[in-house]
Amino acid sequence: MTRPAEHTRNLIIKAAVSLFAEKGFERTSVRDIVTKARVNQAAINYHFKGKDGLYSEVLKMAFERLTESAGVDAEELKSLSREQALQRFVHHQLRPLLFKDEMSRYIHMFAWESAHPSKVFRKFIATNTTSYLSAAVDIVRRFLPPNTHERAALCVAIGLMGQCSVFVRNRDLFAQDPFRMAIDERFVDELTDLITRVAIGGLPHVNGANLNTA
Amino acid sequence: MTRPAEHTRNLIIKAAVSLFAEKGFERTSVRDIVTKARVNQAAINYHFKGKDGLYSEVLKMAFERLTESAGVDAEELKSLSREQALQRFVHHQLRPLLFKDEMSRYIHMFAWESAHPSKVFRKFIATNTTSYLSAAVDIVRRFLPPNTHERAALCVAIGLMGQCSVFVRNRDLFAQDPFRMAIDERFVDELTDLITRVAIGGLPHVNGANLNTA
DNA sequence: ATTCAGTTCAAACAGCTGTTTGAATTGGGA
DNA sequence: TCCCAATTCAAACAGCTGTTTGAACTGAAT
Repeated sequence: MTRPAEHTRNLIIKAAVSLFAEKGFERTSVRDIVTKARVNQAAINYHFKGKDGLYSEVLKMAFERLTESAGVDAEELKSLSREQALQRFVHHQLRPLLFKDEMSRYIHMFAWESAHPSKVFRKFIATNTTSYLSAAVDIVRRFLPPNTHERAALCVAIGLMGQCSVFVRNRDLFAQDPFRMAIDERFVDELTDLITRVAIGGLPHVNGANLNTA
Repeated sequence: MTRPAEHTRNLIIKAAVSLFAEKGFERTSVRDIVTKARVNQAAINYHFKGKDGLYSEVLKMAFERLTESAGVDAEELKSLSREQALQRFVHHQLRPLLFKDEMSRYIHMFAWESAHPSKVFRKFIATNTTSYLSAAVDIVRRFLPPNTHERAALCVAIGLMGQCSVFVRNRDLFAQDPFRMAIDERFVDELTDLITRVAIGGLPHVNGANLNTA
């Protein structure tokens, strides 16, 4: 494989990440991608054997980057107090509201997936048993009563992430007319504080007997 | 307007509600709808002047039914204790997990919209200043410190609904392999209890000074 | 210089989308 | 009975989608 090939591959992936994050997988056409990447129409099929293949690659990359990323790094989080760990996790979930770095784009992509799981994503999640949720489960566990069932902890973690992602997904809607929220760094910080406070106050009240179904 | 016209209108709306709830607006084609409704291709454009017009009609209907529905009926909720009101509201949000009645389909539709706000929905929400969220805000207010800013109460309400809708949207995903949740009435009851407990414990800890930005 | 796999490219493909057309049918009012 | 507007219908339309084609180009190895 020669150099220029690698080059256009990277161009495509970069453009794809950006567009998938912005509009989601289904609303992004291959023509959008090749235009943004300044690459030929057929390049995607040549290099990734199809739009699905490209998405698969992008998801894999995003997933790897995210799980090994600082915001949900298991070791670092364990060195923090549980309150700090939770705060950092929530903030990490909300940061995409600001559209900034690469990680934010990845989280944005997963937010779209959480809304409309695609065929590709379903397969992908099925082969990744080490779930993206495990970090969240570890964090909430530190607040839950010790006898809390694993299934209940999982649901709490899902709820926490849902609480964050609803803002990320609807960013534009809430910025609009009936709500007019000014979504800047201050807003994100305060929203982080809000969600964190509610969680800290609420999680210890989970009944350990909940959701102990097989 | 003669009788048969009204008849096919109803056939179309019924089929559309069902399909929009199941797959969302964008993933449902007009051919899907006319096939299910056993109606001619052009009927949608004749009666609703387009797919968007039909969706607009369906959203309007769903919205009216929902806001006046028992689950979020303002008066009834006020007659309950705040814990009971919250519990009922959460359960109402989670009920679509069971796919059952008409209301569940409507809530399902709004869950899709919350994920992927369509053009039609954006216009729709913009002209409905009496927001769907007001009921939720009223409920959470009863738990929040009295000096809590309106903006903060709104965010808490959004978070609460996000916490519920993440389960509704990802129903199929969580029923699948890595999670294998058996989503039956017992599960919904216990999840309702879980989310309600966390909220009851957490909401009083909201800092009244949060999110007081204009 | 020649070869040839790797890579790019413009063009076309088949399939789906929402919408429009114009003729056929319907059914109540004159 | 005739009329005529309202409604239904099969067919076609234009536009988008992801993918394929086959020729042109590239650049290192022979």
